Amino acid sequence: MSQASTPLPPDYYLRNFHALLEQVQRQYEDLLLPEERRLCELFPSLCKDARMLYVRLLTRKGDVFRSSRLRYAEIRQGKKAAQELAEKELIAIDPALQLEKLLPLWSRQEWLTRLGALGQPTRGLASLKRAELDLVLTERLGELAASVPTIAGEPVYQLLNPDIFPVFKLLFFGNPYQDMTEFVLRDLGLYRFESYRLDRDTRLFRSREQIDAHLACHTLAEQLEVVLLEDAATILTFARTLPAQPADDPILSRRLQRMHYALARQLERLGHLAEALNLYRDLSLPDAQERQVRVLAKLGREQEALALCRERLAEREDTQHFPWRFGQRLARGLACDWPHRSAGKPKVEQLELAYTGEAVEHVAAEHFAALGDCHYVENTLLNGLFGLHYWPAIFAPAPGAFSHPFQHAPHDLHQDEFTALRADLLEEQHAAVARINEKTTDYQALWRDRFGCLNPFVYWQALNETLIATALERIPAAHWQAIFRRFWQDLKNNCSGLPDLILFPHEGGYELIEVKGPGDRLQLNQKAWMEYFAAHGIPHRVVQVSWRHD
DNA sequence: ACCTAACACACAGCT
DNA sequence: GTCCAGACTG
DNA sequence: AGCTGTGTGTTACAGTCTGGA
Ligand SMILES: [Mn+2]
Ligand SMILES: [Mn+2]
Repeated sequence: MSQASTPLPPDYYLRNFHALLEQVQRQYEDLLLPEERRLCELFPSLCKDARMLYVRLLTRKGDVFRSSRLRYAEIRQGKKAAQELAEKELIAIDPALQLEKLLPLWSRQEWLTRLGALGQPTRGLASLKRAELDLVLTERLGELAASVPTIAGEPVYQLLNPDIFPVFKLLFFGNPYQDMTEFVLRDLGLYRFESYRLDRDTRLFRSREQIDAHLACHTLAEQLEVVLLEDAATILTFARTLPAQPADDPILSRRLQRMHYALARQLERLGHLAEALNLYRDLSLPDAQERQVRVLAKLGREQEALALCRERLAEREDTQHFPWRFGQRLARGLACDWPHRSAGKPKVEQLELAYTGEAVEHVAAEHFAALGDCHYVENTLLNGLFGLHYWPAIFAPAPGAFSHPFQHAPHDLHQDEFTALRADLLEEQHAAVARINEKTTDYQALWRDRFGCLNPFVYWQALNETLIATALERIPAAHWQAIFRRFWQDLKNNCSGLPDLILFPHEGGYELIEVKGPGDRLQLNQKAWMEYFAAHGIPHRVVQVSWRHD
């Protein structure tokens, strides 16, 4: 309505569905079930009204609809369209339905009218709550044993094979999160995507089993939310029904692990430590391994907890805060030796500022503005320039990296083989960091050119040409190299925790400043960056603000 | 990748 | 009336 | 008071319309 500047054609949703359908058929025809393949073949042969009505049904909630609630201006002959869909067995008109499917289609008020029309007394029903009315209706209409058209008083349509569309969406997007709104938001100009080259030959799904496993996982994830509110026995039973983790599907495996983790964590809260521990043991998620150590300690099994800490540290000794820190405490309690770690805690400056009610970062930024140019950038400036610098590599074509036009990143960004598949390009760009200070006009142009393109690193609105220029002028190449290296070390975890402010003092140079309000403290990822800054001579400080009330 | 992830902040229990 | 959640739209 | 663990709220298109409390 309000996007008058960019109107969509009246059949926009039909075009979008055709695009999805064509790609699914082209890529996955051999993995489709008979009824799925039938839809691909049948759909294009329907008349336009029928196709539009079908897509309207698909994009609405549920599978049963009152015909009176399916009036669309762009569908000229809805009745005829429905009849064609029914002939082709894509929908059923007035099918036999369970009452609970029918009840939600009418409002409280409408049901009273319906009952009246059916010659039923309605005395006293007007004051009932919806749930109570539903009970009465179930009883009364059950006794009546009338047909669906009699009860409804108008045609009712049921979408047949409602499971097909979720399969097609999964095949098209490769995940269960994205849907047809991606098309709309893009076409309205609300989302912008990089125009990378699509790889139409590499498939995201190798087998029907894999597709079904993803769909099943999605269903289980929906059940999970409900189960988490239940008691320990229910949670445990549900955990046992989860499928085994597939060895050849890291994405599905991770999703299942996260579900196991959520269940175990809830068991822990309910006091079932041993059961939680059993679940944690089978998980390789870092969070789960941390919980394992904590639960062992809570159970009084400090020796085992300590042994686990040692194990973790032996795997990756680098920056693992938790096992070292927790292990240190355990070791002290058990009078064991524990390796010393020089990681000094960053010194924290106290700063008293007048209380204004604004966010502490803004107040602090204003304070530092007296010393130079100060910006509240958090994870936007360094990440942003990282994204600009590596933009061509991130969106470079690679086997299986891009399968549809609505991606924020290549599918394999967080997988091990990402770097190997782009080795040459990355090598080149790593080397180019040495000359990053000469790239100002390039990156300003890239910023203008690609502004708004969704991606994991560049938050376009937070940057501008001046900020890009100043950052490249003030921060030396060696520092960019160090920072970018840490991003690459762990793209998933190291892209957060960057300081709130950057100050470009009048006298030159720069400084990264993390602001902490009263009662706040450094988070682990923030602490890790501070230590890294210290180790690489990158100017930084932490200021703890206290409020001065006047 | 709103079925998440990043951040600040609130509060409890500990020393 | 009034507020809120959620379905639906482009 | 300071430390630690843990939980919470906010923020992601913008807008209309409906039903129910
Ligand atoms: Mn911050
Ligand atoms: Mn901060």
